[in-house]
Amino acid sequence: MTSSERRGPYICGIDAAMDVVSGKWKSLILWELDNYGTRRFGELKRGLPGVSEKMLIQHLREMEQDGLVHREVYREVPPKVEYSLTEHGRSLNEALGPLGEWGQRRAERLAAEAPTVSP
Amino acid sequence: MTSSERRGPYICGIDAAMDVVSGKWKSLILWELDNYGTRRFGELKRGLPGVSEKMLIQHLREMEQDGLVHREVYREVPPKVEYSLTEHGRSLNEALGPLGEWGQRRAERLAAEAPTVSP
DNA sequence: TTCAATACTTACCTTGAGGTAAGTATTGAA
DNA sequence: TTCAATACTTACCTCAAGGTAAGTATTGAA
Repeated sequence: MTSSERRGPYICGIDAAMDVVSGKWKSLILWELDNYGTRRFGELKRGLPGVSEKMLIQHLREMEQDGLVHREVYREVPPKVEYSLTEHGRSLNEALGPLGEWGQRRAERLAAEAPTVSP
Repeated sequence: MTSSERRGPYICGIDAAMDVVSGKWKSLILWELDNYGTRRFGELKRGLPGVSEKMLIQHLREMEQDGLVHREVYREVPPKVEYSLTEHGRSLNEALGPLGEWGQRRAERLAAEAPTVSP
């Protein structure tokens, strides 16, 4: 497995949480799954413009391993796999709430301060 | 400047917050400054075992630029520089609270599940 | 037998975050 | 004049995260 050794000894709670949420697309995957409840691989891919299949599957696998995401395979043709959040995934998303609000306020502040880029 | 182009257009609040907090030592710097109120460069360095001077100063500069950290220079010999959190830095730290608690719970859960590594 | 549709998988490459270690700047004291 | 003490600064290197693009697996329908 490429995405190996994690769950290291953590120096604080933030550290432990970051270990699980750091990764370019993870917080967005979390949001998509929380928002839609259940999403297929292809739906997630379309919902995250710019993500590569490699990174999407890699992040999903890590999140599954970390107990955040549930993976349900339907033995059909064509193949169908549904992803959803576990209880841990949902609680993580909740814990990210205040951070998201802070970021929202920051973005608004930046937009207000923004010097108009006039050529 | 090496640590350039940030403040990109964000796709959500988490994204905006992560832009500011991602960096190996940033959440720890945040914690140290929140905990002590004011810290000198050398004190921070000693408080973050393993950090390199290059990364410490780079992170501090970025956080100053992002309005999280205040830098106060005392024209003395030997030189003395004190770092502290701004209001934004303090509110970010608050917003990180729930995430830290989540991580704490996760760490406890992992410790409970941990298979004893017996040689 | 070939194709369609979906979900991966693999090999290879690029980029940037972060580390290492040595050097610079400042100036009062000895 | 040299040194001590602190806060950087710079050049160079390593490694892993992430991107690209092509290939594989599955199986019912035509």
